[in-house]
Amino acid sequence: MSNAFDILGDPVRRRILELLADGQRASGEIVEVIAAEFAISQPAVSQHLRILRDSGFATSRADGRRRLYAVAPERFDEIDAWVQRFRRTWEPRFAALATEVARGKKARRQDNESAGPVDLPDA
Amino acid sequence: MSNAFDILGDPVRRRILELLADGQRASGEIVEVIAAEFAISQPAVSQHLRILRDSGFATSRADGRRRLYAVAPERFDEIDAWVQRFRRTWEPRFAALATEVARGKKARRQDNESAGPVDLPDA
DNA sequence: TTGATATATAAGTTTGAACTAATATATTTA
DNA sequence: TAAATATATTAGTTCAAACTTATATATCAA
Repeated sequence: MSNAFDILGDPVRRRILELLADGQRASGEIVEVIAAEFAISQPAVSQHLRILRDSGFATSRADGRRRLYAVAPERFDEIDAWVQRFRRTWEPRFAALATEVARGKKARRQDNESAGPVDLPDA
Repeated sequence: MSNAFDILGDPVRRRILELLADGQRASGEIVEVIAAEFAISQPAVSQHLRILRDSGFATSRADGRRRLYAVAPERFDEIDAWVQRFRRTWEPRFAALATEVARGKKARRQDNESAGPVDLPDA
């Protein structure tokens, strides 16, 4: 399965998901909005919808001759999980120190030598 | 400024940021890892580093003839903020209901007519 | 100085993802 | 049944982002 960020690395797909965040929509309704905003054709939008379905960011169900799309929230967890590691837990002043400490720990484990002193960045 | 997802929509840049998440690294160290994993040249990596700098995902400072790169965490907040709206707040069983309710509210506001009954999905 | 090292930039090429036009499929309506 | 509507798929094109090669810049070391 393709990386979540690769799927979201397209403004049209992000916009489609924003529309779906307000609730399910038919393909045609989506085409109306997207075609107007991005000046692309119905097939182009349909192809994006397919990518969103195939990648698990959206689901669709038939409703007569329409197809209703909805967000499938599961894959957003991956984004969350990945971004987590870059989250500042403390004051900005201490963020750099935290990474230095993390590196120090790692180096000690690998090299079995103690880490040198750590410079605190200026506040 | 380019959308955060557009910057992260590249596996090389994501991998570089993962390396930097463990602490600052010199360009050369990054090139070593990335060139091995993705089979690309030093200039290719350098160009990605420039994009990460220019977009505010990383900072760099000179250290002799080396350049030390570090993560700049600010832009990750945008990701967080965008993903927020897709987050399931309740049990999965009620997530679909929640969006239906949201749509109902909107429709009422716009059309000044009451929303129809809502189907609870099977648990 | 000169050569070696570390990194960035410039210029040109390649490639794949996103597009269009045409058409297929499925459903509803007359 | 045929025509109209809604959507998906196919096949081929395009273009921008990512790449390579060559070179520039800056620092260190002999």
